Amino acid sequence: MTVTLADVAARAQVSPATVSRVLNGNYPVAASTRERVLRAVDELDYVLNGPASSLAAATSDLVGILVNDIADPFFGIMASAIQAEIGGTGGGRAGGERLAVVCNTGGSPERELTYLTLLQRQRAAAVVLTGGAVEDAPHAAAVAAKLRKLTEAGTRVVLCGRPQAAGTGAVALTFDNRGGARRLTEHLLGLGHRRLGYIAGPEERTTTRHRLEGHREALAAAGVEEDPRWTVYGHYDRRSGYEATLELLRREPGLTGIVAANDSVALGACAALRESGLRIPEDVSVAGFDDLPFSIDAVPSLTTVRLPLADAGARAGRIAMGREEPPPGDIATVRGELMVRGSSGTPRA
Amino acid sequence: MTVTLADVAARAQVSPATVSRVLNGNYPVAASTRERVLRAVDELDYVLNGPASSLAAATSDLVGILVNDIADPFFGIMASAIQAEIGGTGGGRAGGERLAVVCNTGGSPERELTYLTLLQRQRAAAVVLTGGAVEDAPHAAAVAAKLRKLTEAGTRVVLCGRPQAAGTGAVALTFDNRGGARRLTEHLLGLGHRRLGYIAGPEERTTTRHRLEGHREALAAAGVEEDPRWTVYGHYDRRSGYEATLELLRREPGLTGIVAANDSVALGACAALRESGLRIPEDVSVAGFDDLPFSIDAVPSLTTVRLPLADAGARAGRIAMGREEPPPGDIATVRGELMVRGSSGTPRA
DNA sequence: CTGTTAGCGCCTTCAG
DNA sequence: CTGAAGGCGCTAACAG
Repeated sequence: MTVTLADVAARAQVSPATVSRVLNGNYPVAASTRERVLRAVDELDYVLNGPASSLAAATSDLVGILVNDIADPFFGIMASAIQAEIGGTGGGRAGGERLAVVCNTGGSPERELTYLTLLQRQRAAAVVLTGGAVEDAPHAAAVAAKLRKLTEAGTRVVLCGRPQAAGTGAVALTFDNRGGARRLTEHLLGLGHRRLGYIAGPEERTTTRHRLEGHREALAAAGVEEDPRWTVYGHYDRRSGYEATLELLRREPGLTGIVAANDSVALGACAALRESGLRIPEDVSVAGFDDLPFSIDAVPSLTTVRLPLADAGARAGRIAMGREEPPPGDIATVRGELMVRGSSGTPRA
Repeated sequence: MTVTLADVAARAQVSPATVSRVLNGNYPVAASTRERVLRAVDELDYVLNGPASSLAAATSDLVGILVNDIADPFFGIMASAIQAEIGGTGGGRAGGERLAVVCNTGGSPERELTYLTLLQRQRAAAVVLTGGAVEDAPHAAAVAAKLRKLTEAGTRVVLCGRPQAAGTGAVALTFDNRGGARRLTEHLLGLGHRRLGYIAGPEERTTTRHRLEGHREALAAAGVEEDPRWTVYGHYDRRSGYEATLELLRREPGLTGIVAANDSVALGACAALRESGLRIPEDVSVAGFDDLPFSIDAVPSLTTVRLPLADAGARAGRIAMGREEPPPGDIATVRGELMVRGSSGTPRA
C-alpha cells in the first residue's frame, strides 16, 4: 500500500540500511549508490515514516514553540523569528528538516501543561516557551517539573521573554520589563506628570508584575505618592484598555497620564479618552509597551518601550537548535528601548 | 532508563495490552483495573511514547495548521480559532488529546511544500491550510498533488479562506473576497468617488486577484474609467501601504480615495496621507479589508470589510476533527460584511 | 473483560 | 563502503 524504505531499497538494488544512510546523510555512502537511491526515492515518491524513524532513533525532528496568544503580534513576531531559525534551514529533500511548530496555550496553565506533555510524548528535539509565566505556585512547580523532565530526556528548553525557571536546565532570554517600565514612567515624571493611572495585565503573570514594579520604582524614586486606586488590572488586549480607562477616569478625573501594560491596551485607552472628549497628549498622555508595528501608526503615535522581539526570537531559535552558545549562566537579559513619540507630552495645568 | 508501557503493566499487574486499552479508552476495561493502571501511571510518571504509538496505530494525533504569516493577526485569529476546536477538547490524562500545531510558511511556496511533506511524514491526522494560495502553476500543481496524497492516506484536509483545490479531496471554506471588494468599492462610488487608487497585495496570490477583481467589477458596473496607473502591487503590510500611497499620490495627486488590500496596508496609507498633509476623509477617503481588531481604533476608524475569521476558523477546525459535516460539494463560501466607518466620506470638490 | 502474539517501519550496532 | 539482524515501544487482532 504505502511505499516503505524496503521498497526503495529493492528498486535501487541496495539494502534498506543503505537507503537509511543516504536519507540521513550521517554515514559515508558512495556517490553512485547515493544517486541511485535518490532516484528510486523520487520515482517511488517515497516519504519517510516519521513515527517509525523517531521510534528507532529515539529522537524526533519536532520543535515546539509555546505562545500565550497567537492572535497577538507580540507572540506572532517572536514565533515567526524562532521558526525562521529552525524550520528555515536545510530545505533538503528527505532528511535534515525540522518541523518547527507553534502551540497556542491561550494563556491557560492547563493547556500549557498539556502541550508540554504532548511535546514530551513526541520526544520533541527542543521546546521554546515565550512570554510571561503564570505565577500560581502549584502550576509553576508543575511546569518546572515538566521542564526538568524534558531537559533530562535530552530536549533542549529555551525560555524567550520569560523568567528563568531555576534548576530545570532551561536557557532563558528574559526581557527587562522592570527596567523598561521604570524608564518609561521616569520619562512621564520628567515631563511633569504626577497623577498617573496604570492599566496592568492579568494579575498572576510575571510580565504584569515586573512592569508594574518598574512603574512603582520610578514613582518611589521620584517621591511621588501613589494612590492604589489608580491601578487597574485587566488583560493584554484593546478592550481591557478601553474599559479600564473609563474606570480610571471615573475614579480620578484629574489623571494627566495613563501607562498601559502593552500597546494594545494603550490603543484601547486612547479610544476611551477620545470618546470622553479628552485630547492626547494635551489633556492626557498615554504610553504603551512592546512597540508593535501598529503603534507608530496610532494618532498620535504611541510613546512606548521597544522590545527586540524578532532578535530575541531568532537567538532563542538558534540556541534551541544548538547553533549558538547559551549565554553564561544560561541566562541573558534583553533590554527594551524607550521610544518617545507623540502620545506623551507635558501635563495640562 | 525511560519508563515504558511494560513497566506500567508490571506495576499494575496486568498485561501491556490492558494498559494500552485504558490509556486509549477505546475498549471496555473493568473499573478497578483501570484505576490500578492509572495509579501505576501516576506513580511511575509514565508518558506515552508518541512515535511508537503512531507507528503501531498507523495514525498520529498531530494536526497541522499552515499560515502565510504568523505575525499577522489575520492568520493569528484564524489559527487561534482552529486550534481551540482541535487542541482544546479532552483535557484528559494520557490519551485523547490532539496536538494542534501551527506552521508558518512566511508566504514561501517552498516552505509550504516542505511543511506539507513534514506533516505527511508525521502521518498527521488533519491539515488546515489558511489564507490565499500562490497561483504559480507548477507550484499549485505540486501542492494539489501533495494534498491529494494526504487525503488518500486518510489525512483530512481543510482549506480555510482559500479557494478549493479541485480533485484533491479537500474541503474548502472560501472567503468571498471578490464580493466583499465589490461592495466596498460600490460604497465609495456611491459617495461620489471617481478617482480611486488601489493598493494590491502580492501579484501572484489568489486573495490579491479576487479582491482586485471585485474592485474592478464595481468600477465597470458603474461605468467608471480606470487608469491602470492607479493600481500598485505590494505586500500585505503597513509599509507597503505607506510606500504605495506616496507613489500613487505622485502619479495622480487628484485621487479622492484609496482602497487597500487589507487593513494593515490601509493603516500605512493613512500614515502616508497624513504626512503629505492630507486629511482623512475630507481630502482622501481610505478603505481596508478584513476588519482586524486595531482597525476600529484607527483615527478616523477604518471603513473595511469584516471577515468572520474566528467563525470560519472554528468551523474549519470542527470539520478537520470530523465533528461537523463538510458543506455540500465540500465547498462553502463565507461572505464579508461591509463596515462603513469614519475613514470614508464624500470626495472633495 | 483480559492475556498472547505478531508486527508497524526504521535505525544501528555488528560483520564483512 | 555495504549487508544482515535485532529491537525501539506500542497496538491490534486473536483467543480465552
